[in-house]
Amino acid sequence: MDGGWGVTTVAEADRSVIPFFASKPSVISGMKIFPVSLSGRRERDEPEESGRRVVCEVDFFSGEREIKKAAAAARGGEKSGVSVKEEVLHGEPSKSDLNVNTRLNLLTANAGSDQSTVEDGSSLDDKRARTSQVSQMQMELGRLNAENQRLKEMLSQVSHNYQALQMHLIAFMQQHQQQQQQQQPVPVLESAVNHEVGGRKSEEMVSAAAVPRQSLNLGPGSVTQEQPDELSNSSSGERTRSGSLHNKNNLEIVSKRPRSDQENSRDGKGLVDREESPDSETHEWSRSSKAAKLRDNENAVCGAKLVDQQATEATMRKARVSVRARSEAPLISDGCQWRKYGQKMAKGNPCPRAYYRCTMAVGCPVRKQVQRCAEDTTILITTYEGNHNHPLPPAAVAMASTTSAAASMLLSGSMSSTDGLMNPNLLARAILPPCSSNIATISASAPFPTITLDLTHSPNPLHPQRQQQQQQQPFSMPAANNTFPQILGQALYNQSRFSGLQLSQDSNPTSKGLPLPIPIPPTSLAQVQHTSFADTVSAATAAITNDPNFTALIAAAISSFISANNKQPNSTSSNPNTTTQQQQ
DNA sequence: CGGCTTTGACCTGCGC
DNA sequence: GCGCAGGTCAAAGCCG
Repeated sequence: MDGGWGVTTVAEADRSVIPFFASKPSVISGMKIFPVSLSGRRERDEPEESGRRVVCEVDFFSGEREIKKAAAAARGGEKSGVSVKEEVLHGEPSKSDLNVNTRLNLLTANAGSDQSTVEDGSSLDDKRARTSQVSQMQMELGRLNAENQRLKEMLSQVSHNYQALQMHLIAFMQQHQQQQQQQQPVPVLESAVNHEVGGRKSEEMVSAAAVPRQSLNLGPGSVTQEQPDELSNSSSGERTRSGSLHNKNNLEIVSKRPRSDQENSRDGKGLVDREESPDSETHEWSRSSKAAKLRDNENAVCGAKLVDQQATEATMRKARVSVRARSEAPLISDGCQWRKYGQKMAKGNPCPRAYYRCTMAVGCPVRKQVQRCAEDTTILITTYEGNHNHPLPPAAVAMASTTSAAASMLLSGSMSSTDGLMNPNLLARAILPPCSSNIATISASAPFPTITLDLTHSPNPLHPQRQQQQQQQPFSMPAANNTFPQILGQALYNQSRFSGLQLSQDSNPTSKGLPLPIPIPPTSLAQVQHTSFADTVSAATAAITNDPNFTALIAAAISSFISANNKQPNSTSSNPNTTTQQQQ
């Protein structure tokens, strides 16, 4: 006959830990430890046995030491900071009821901290050992349940915030588009340019300014000016290339731009190409530079916004997504049309590096580099840079989404870190859980931040969990504010178009309330899944960038970041299982 | 003949 | 200032 003693910890600080003791009563040394509510009452499994019951109200975080105190208090009538209640139940107390201290210490011993305090007879050792294991398992289970509950609450809140953010984002983008359409400063820009370059032929300006643009960007140094004579005296003066004089004017404007953009408009041909393509980035640079000079005279506030936007896009342009995959083919079939424009021998690699430019639209800024790995020539390293400014065929959406979303992951984190709001290490940890470190890596080193997706180690690219872990996208709302609309805009756009590849989206309760993904037609799916390697890329891309449970992904990233920052002593949120739980 | 590739030259940034 | 490496251009050649 077991006694009626109920020895219970009461989690006053955190009710979520209640499941630790809210399970079935634990039988320890012939007595039961059963759950008690916050008030100190047992919630269920009230034993029918009669006798005295001692309820020790111990703060959850006090640990076993406080339980010992409670035991001592129960024995000696002391309180010692631990509330001990003693209730007299009906019936005769059993043998085990007589030694509260023993039982409490036994609980402590079962926790593995103090075996020497166990005072019961040796005949109960085996039973104690088994009970100890059960107790530990219950403790672990309870801890996990508590963590899960806490994460669910956090996830719910983050989901709500995300939906609000998404609405703001959509509204912002719509407003932004309207502003772009309304603020096409064609005459003003043209006049400003003519004034700037001193009678420069304006036909290109007209064609440039007359075409609607998606965004108006300003070069970081667009307002800076260099002396034309200095440029004229440069080595380029000896060049015989057509348009060199023309180019000097352009250089005058864009000379302080990032190198990657300067290169695009170094010579006349490049300039003409850009200006023939209203959506081209350099074209935007050129016009933006003119607008920047106009800004100084007209609207500083608007100019500041433009500068931010420009910086965002410039950074976006620099961000790179590298894909490593085994392929015997010289190129991976990513669905886009590419034109090779150069080839170089890279240092330290016997294989040449080829440079390709997207030719699906005139002036598309997307470029890629293809090079075989020096260590393993069967591995093809394809590095993408930039975002497409044109509609993509279904087969190309995959990789485009990869570059866009991965770059957004990268940039949102890097932007945050530059503001001191996110530690790069935390970023890497949040984006890439330890279990996925062999799939994706981030290189924030100069010159360009690069995220590398290694598809060579993934025998089953459709494994959902592993890939979803790559999608964790931490971002700091204030810091990523400037970057987020543009980057996430395209990412969401691509997501909505590509989300049909998601294999399972019903398992996540957090997806409720999200906009329904737009499934792509089966024919498109067939195209995406055309070749074996395209399968790999598409599957990886689908998992990496286009999860309909985007909310959960962002939530996971945020929670990871928060948990990493909180650094709670007993916190288990940094456990990789956290992500798994949230993504389930 | 148009589009694409090849390839040498050029430009720029960076380190010394 | 110089050299190196990365990136780009464009003329020339190739191909369907």
